[in-house]
Amino acid sequence: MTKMAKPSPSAGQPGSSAAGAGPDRLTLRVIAVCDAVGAYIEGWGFRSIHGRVWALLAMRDGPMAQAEIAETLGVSRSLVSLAISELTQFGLVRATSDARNAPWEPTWDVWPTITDVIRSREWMQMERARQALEAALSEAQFARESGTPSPWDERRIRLLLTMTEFAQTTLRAILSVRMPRSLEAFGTWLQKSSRVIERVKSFLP
Amino acid sequence: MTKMAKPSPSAGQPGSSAAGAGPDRLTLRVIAVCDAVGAYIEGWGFRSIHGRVWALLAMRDGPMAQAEIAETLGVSRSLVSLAISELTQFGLVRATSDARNAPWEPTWDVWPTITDVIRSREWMQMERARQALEAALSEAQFARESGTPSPWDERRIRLLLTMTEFAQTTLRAILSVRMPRSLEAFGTWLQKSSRVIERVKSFLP
DNA sequence: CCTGTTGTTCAATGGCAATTGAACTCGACG
DNA sequence: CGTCGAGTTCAATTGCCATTGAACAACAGG
Repeated sequence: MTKMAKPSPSAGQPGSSAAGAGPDRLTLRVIAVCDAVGAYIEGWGFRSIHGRVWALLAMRDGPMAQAEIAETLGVSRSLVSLAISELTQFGLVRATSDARNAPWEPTWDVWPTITDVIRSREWMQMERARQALEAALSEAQFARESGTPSPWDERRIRLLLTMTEFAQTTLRAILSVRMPRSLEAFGTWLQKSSRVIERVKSFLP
Repeated sequence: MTKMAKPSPSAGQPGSSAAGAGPDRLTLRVIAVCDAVGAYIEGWGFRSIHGRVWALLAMRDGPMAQAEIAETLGVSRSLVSLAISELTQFGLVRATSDARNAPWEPTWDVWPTITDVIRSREWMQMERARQALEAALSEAQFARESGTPSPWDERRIRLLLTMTEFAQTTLRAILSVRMPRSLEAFGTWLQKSSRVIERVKSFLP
């Protein structure tokens, strides 16, 4: 492991990791934050490295070079390169037009990205489940009409379908929240949801 | 792979997978639903097998035995045993008191479990990030007061802390929603959120 | 034209978590 | 007692995914 902190090329800033010594106290705290953020955004469609890189850039007073990011986080440059290209695609990181050195800086408007991720990840999964449920439901109806006994309960399948549609309605309401304004979508959502909830409750034993 | 559908012990129900032949059309649709549900609940603190088992039990007209679950889903009995014991701990599956044969049935009241998972998983991660940010912030304040130059920006760390606290407030509001009643929590949440959003917006360039 | 710096690509690897097979426990029933 | 069905446990395996190292491309400055 050749991870010995070689002096950062951008002059000898006393705060950053200097020649022979390890990182100072503040930098250690910053790295701890990166780890926490990285651990958090796992399971939201990102990987730990995405959160660590973004958090590091977010706390920096200016743009950074990939080599310095890799050195600070203690990972390889290739991983940082991959992470940054993906973060750029997500719109969470961009390169400053000027500055050949150290061009990378974070984007602060993260809400559109979050909604995009939820849309592509959660919504599509829900939609797949809904379609599977509809197919199973019509098949169950056919089995009932043709008198074929079956261990599967058509009413329960329909209940799952109702629950899925309710979840989709909720998710659509959340996605419709453009950060500052919000009230109307939640109003209609609350109306719809109360109706559906009553329906589900009346179905249960 | 000895996965040949041996006749299920619970009599020859024409709907289920019978002696030599594979599963019928409806059962195939049901399995497709299980796969969709399993794929969906990955990334919510569960594993795919949890969703598949629960969905299968949810669509069944009555309790099932572990061996039959394993056979229908095409997995090993040990995996089903582990999944069911975990689902029982979560409160998503229970054994009927009677019936030595085929005792397993699903729980339909899933909302408490969902909130529990969110609480233990999301909240603790957020809290860890918040504490790390507070530590970094006080260290940055100390560095500023002692005149030590640093590449880290105290204002940005404070912004991240504010965003985290906002997310925690939002999550707390969602967790406070006991399924049927909901309005008040969302009201106070909307008030708080609008204030915090204004603060964040005024900070940004 | 050469050199150093910066970022990209890709095959190889390493570690972890899901899954399995087989041995084991437990209880019922004859 | 002995056997059978049902469920549990655990060591072993497998497959996958993050991560790495090294080679490669692009480009600015001297």
